[in-house]
Amino acid sequence: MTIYDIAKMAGVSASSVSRVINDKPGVNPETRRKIKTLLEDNNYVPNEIARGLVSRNSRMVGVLVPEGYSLHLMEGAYHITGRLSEVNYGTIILKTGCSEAECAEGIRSIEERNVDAVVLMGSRYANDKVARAVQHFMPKKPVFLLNGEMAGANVYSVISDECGGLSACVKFLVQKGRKHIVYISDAMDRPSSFQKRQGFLQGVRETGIYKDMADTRRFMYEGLNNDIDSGERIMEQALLEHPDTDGLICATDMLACGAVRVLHRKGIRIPEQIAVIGVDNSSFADACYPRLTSLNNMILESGDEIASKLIASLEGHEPKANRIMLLTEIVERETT
Amino acid sequence: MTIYDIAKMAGVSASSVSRVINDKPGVNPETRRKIKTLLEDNNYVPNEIARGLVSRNSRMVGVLVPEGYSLHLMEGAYHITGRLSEVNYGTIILKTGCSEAECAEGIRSIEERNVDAVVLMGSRYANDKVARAVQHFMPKKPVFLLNGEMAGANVYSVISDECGGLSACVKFLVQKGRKHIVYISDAMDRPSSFQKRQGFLQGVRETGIYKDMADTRRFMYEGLNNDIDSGERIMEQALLEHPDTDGLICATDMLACGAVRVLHRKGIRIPEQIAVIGVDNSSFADACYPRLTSLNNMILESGDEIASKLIASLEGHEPKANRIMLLTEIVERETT
DNA sequence: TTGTACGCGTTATCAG
DNA sequence: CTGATAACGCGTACAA
Repeated sequence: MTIYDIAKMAGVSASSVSRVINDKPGVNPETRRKIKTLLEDNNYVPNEIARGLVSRNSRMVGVLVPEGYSLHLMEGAYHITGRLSEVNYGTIILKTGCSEAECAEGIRSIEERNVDAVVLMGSRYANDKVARAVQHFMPKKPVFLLNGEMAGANVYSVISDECGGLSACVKFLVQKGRKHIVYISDAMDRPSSFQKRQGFLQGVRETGIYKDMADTRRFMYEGLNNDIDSGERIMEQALLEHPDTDGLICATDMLACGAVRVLHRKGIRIPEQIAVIGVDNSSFADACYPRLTSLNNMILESGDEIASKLIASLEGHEPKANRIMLLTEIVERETT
Repeated sequence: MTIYDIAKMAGVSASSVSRVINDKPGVNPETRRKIKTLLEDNNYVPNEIARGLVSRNSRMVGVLVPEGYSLHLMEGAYHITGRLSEVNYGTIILKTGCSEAECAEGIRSIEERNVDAVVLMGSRYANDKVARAVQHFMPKKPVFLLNGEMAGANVYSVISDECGGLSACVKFLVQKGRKHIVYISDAMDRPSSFQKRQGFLQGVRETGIYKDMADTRRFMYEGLNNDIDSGERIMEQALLEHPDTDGLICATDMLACGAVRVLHRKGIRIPEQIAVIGVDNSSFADACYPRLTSLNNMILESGDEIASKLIASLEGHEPKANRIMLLTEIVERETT
């Protein structure tokens, strides 16, 4: 059902139908009414695609999400989708592989869809290959990067101070009198993980709980996956090597859930014997027993910030700043 | 950068460029090479939108997800997105309101995007208004409904036997010697919730643990939201009214997480004093302490089934059956 | 107030 | 092997 079909039925030209559809003036009220009912009766739906071809904008935003179990990130994407839906923008979600090449390919791939703007979910996209792909394939299109930094005049980054946050976590535990703090990192293949690690190191340095880097290293563990099982396995290992652990910082809430489980099993009281902090402030922090104290790294808030900037940008108001940093904060619950 | 630009640079016609782009025969190898490098050098990306205009298909699938905190559903959508990405199909996610009218409006809205097929995530879409919208706006387009049934020759439903599953949960607990089983329902505004409720009633009837409907009703509670807090509040209430409760079935894992928290607080041993079963078999079942026994209602598997059928359908193989039911199963962990 | 003609970027058809 | 032309569905000058 096209405007031509309707036009034929109404005995008018397609232009008139177009005018009616878009509420433009210059149509006889009588004709307008006639066309309108015809439109209704035939369940006519305009083809936004064809529209976009002529108006040169598609009312679509591309959102790239890396594959793998990063439910929290997906929650953020979902949130952005909601905001865009409100202003009648569609969201094309593209799940990309995790390698730099696959991420870059995602840029090319989404460009095919002629989207008006692009959102990159997560620090995984913050690398040179992706930056080059952006400059190649969409040098003028607004690109928003969540939780990472990227060069480019058209790239807007919203990052969260995870480094400072992790450092604050260490200080927080030290203030509570903890002396033997273990850090369980998530898989180190993203800038975000690196930032968190740096933050932990900084916190250790500033509080002076360990005497040197070599000493500190002994208290740092790395998970392969960011899931509960992984947290469990590492905690077992950590307790074996450091029976006197009295503080624990996990790079994700999921890892913390696993770690907490081990503590329960061993009859270790939380937080009396070991205090625990996670990162993400996700639903898992709430599902954990006891409720998990967690560093809010502002993923959802960043998404919201991006959505706002995105919508403004789509309406012609270019963001003034290319980089925004959201400060993190510790949300204290029952494990500290 | 269009094929015309490239054509001009190569000193050929757009047709030849098109042939090269689509790997079609009938181009002089020499010319082909020349065009190919030109394409590369200029970072040419074909406009899938314009392509779709002529080929009358957009290589896009619309996925409707209801707003509200249904993380598990979103996980399913994410999964489908991944499957579609593999075969180079884009996914347009549209978050719709929860009312029937808003759901139906979603159908119209997604049709504007000219998608090749539509997926409706969740039983919320299984209502007459949506069914009518489908028949109005996309009577010939393949529509897949997850966890619900809908009339229409072009509608394919993948439902899970939640009714049978809930009934099985009751029997499962009764077999373990439980006599006072409480049921905490999620918000009753979806067919799925109704199914689960029916299943509980059926289980009660078949095991004969309660003498009549009025008696049974006393053990049934309803949550306003499907979150942890809600589970907590209801459990408090239930324990007050039924101190002798020895079995608990929660309509979602989230509710169960909240309920379990209350049991911990009151020093009630799980599963010795009260056995607990959730529904969804989600990450929250794993995050719960103790690990939550949960009815796998096959949301993820349904999504996978839909993805397969969808891809096949897009390639011209229409599904043979309009309705498929996936049987649910209890995944036993530590709370029973 | 209405209709004609053209362009958006691409593919397909057909003639050369 | 190559190129001109029409068509996809719509919006928009411009002409009537």
